[in-house]
Amino acid sequence: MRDDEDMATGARHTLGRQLNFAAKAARGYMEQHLATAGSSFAVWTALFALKAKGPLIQRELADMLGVEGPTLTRHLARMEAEGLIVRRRTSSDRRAAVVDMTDAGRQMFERLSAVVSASGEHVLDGFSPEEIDQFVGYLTRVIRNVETFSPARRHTPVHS
Amino acid sequence: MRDDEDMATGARHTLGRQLNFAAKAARGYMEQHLATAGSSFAVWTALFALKAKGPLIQRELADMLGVEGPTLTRHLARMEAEGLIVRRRTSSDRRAAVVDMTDAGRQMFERLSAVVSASGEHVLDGFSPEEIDQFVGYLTRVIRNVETFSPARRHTPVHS
DNA sequence: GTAAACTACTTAGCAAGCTAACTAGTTTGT
DNA sequence: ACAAACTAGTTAGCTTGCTAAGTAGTTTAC
Repeated sequence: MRDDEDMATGARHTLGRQLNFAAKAARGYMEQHLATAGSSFAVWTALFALKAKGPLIQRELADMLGVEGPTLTRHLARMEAEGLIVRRRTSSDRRAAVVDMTDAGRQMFERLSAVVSASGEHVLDGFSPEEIDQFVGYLTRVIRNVETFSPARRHTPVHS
Repeated sequence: MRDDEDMATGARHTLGRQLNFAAKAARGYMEQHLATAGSSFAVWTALFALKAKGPLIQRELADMLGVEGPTLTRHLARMEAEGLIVRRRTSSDRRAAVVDMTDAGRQMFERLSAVVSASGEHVLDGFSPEEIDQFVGYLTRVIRNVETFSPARRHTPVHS
């Protein structure tokens, strides 16, 4: 009984640890390659999302990237200063800022795509398509589990 | 052809994204629960490693936790100030600092263990032991892939 | 035996994430 | 119609991660 508990705890701890390490390693790998092109993971993912989904307001973009508003604000401020994107207020909802790529942004996206491809993305070397699917499934289940049991992230306090 | 490439790129991107999200979610979940006990993920993992492996020098501990030296230095400084650990220089190698738990540290470890158990660790709800094994295997393969293709992290420059 | 190379830890400073609190605009309830 | 509640974005300030550079101790090569 006691042993079972310890083993279960051990397995869970190992998984948490490996999950952390794997994410850090994969992210660091990307970050390093993108740095050689004078860019960063944040810029790459933002441009990727904009390329895929077209102009977006900041809140949508933040949700897609999995970061909070203030984090995105900082990145976009820099990207705008670098001329990769523009932000404009819409007339339909004057609070919201629509983010759109510039030509320079599109060029940067192509440059970074090339870097990412050229770096080979060895992260998944040796994985079959079936394994990748299963892997994604596991990760998705973890995400859902956490969401289910977390205070469900409101942007305003739950009580008050 | 073009479609295959796009699908492969898409799958890879999805996996990277989910890996990032899952790690962030799981870590945040732990961090939140540990915060209710007035502590943090960093303290918990450090105490866990010390409990499991006994007194360690900082370099060993840093490698186990997957953080760099300076990051560990900061955490240990605070933990020492809080009386959870002690650092002493050994006579065999006077550069190295051996880190050991205090009684207060052991008490804190018990407290945090209780919090972690009580919070249920729902992260892996619905996973069979076989699935957990496979999941850990996938994560380990990703870690090894990245290590293989990265500049292999020297603590001193590779050339010169 | 000693200069060069390396290793353990610390200090300083930067990047990227977060929450709390603020401003401005929109929606809702009465 | 208008006060209350909510939402989008920003600013301020904290935490945790990193690298670069410095100090002190050890190992290696000649």
